[in-house]
Amino acid sequence: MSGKDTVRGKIVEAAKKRFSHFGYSKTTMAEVASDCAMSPGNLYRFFPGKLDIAEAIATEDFEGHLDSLRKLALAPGKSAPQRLRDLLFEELRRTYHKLEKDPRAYEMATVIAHERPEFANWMLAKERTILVNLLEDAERGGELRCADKEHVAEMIQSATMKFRYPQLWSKLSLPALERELDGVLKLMINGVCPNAAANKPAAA
Amino acid sequence: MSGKDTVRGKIVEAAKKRFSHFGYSKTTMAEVASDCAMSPGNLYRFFPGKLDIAEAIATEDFEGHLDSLRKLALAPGKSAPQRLRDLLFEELRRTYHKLEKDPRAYEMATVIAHERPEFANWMLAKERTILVNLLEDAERGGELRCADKEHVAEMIQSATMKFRYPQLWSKLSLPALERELDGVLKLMINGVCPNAAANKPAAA
DNA sequence: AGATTGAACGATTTGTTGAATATTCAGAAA
DNA sequence: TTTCTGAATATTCAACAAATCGTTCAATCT
Repeated sequence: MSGKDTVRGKIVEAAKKRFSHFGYSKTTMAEVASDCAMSPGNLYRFFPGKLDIAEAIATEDFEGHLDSLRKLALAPGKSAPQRLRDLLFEELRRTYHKLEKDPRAYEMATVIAHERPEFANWMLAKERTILVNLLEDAERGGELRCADKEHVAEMIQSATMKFRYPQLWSKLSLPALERELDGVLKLMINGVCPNAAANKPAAA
Repeated sequence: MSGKDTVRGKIVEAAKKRFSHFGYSKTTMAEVASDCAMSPGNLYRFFPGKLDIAEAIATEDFEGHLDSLRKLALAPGKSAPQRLRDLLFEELRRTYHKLEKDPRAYEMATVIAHERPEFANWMLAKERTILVNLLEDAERGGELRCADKEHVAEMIQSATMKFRYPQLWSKLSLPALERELDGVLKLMINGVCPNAAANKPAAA
């Protein structure tokens, strides 16, 4: 936690409770302020606006998520493909469960994504550095070798984009999504056909 | 064309003109009916509702698109990866240009996608059979060999999902999108690293 | 001074009403 | 009978008013 004893931290905690109980749009700045025993106006000494409080909450939450991704990315005793798999599965499960059993959090994510598109890019970029770390580690271990890891990481994110956007999940269950992600991963790791021997156009 | 001389065809033609001139929501059933010199009520003998007229137009249009995809998928004198690339690029360009210079058609696509989710699935399935054809042809030509082509086609679609949904394109230009699609394709065709020699877990 | 307040302001949302429009159907026309 | 009509009905939309809420800031407190 960034600091529950600071004023800013108190505000974030109060807002977190309200947002997860009643939803983002149904909680007012006045309510959050009163929970902190202060006036609405005073909130603005700590945050530019309501959305920024939500962003702070989301950032804190995402930071924790990043921690578990980092652990998975560098877990000892596992092959690089396996770690990549674990990482992307964790990502999928997190998104799925947020949608399933925490519609409030999902509302917040939606509002932020809509109002602050750069936030989604920031998250992708953060996650990408973890992917790059994984690729670098895999290269050190002799598991693979590729020139531009930043680029490869970006392409992995691009190819798995579907699993980050519940709107694209047309009613699919989590197991179904996992099977699909598994298939995409196999495609990425092995290429279209593991047994293919024929023409490989030079990688640009 | 399904038949410009049939009554149904006349309705589709009239609606197409209206929809592309003024947009789907701004054209009324009464107008379409009057263009066909008939009463509003009579439209319902040929279509269950307004949306179904839009769907008929979209279907007709998509059928044409499928034709050009089929040509690209089986174009002689080109490698399978090249044909796959051509096909997916064509798909991307079509979507992009619809968004760019044909906001009316884009409105229709949005309404249909929202109101008739199964239509999008139908389009994906149609396109998938073309991908399967391409894979089968590639196998005949000895370019690749894989067990479940239907499955591989599904995974290709999954990995390129981003390029079908403009909402995910955060302001990217067409060339930028093309570069990205190119990267994803290379990943799928060659695997994460073309030079990788190490562990390949058995494909399930 | 710096921190805090709470009333005032403007933007957004909500509720409501009337008009516009999709859809239906009893009957007319063929 | 089959095809079509057009007025009747149900739904959706747009515009306006009222209320709510995010945000600001001059005044107050410490």
